Amino acid sequence: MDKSFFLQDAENVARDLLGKVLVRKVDGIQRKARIVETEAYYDEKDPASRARQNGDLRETMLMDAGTILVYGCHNNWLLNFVNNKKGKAEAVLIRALQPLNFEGRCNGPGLLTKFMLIDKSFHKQNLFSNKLIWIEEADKEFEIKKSFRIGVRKDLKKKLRFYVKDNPFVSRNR
DNA sequence: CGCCAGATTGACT
DNA sequence: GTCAATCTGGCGG
Repeated sequence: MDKSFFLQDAENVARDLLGKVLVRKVDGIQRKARIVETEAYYDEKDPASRARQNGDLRETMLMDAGTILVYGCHNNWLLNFVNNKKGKAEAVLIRALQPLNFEGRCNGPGLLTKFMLIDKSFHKQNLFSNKLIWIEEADKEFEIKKSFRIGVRKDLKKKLRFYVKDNPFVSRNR
């Protein structure tokens, strides 16, 4: 993974992140999981985005592409990656993972951080040259579906949720 | 400092 | 399907 990947629009990053493998090293052992569901979040124009507020989250969304953003919501840590060029507050939320070499339900944004042991300590860290968490390329032999985002009170008119078609590890839709 | 919304989850009628 | 537990971050609702 190089930084240029994250220097594009959130929608493209969210879509292209599908199928890639998230690796988290815990006690010297790598936990690998395939990204199967993501959502794109934009700047102040996006009613559901934390970039609307003038706080640490907006500041973080303005940091370098590839910066890890972790924020707490209802007692859960949610994992995001900052993307696009400086001056644009955008991020992609990781909503579901398919565990490849371990057991654990990762079919939800709060669940995957629990089983991948990701917490606020990763906030503002960089995804590159990181010894504890990184992303690896993988085959992309699947069909991509999109829908409106899940759980947001006010969504945009555009479909910004992307997921792997017919994958059982995608989060449950309510 | 207190209040409240929220990109959630799990339990329950 | 409904509902409440639980906590972080932003704001003075």
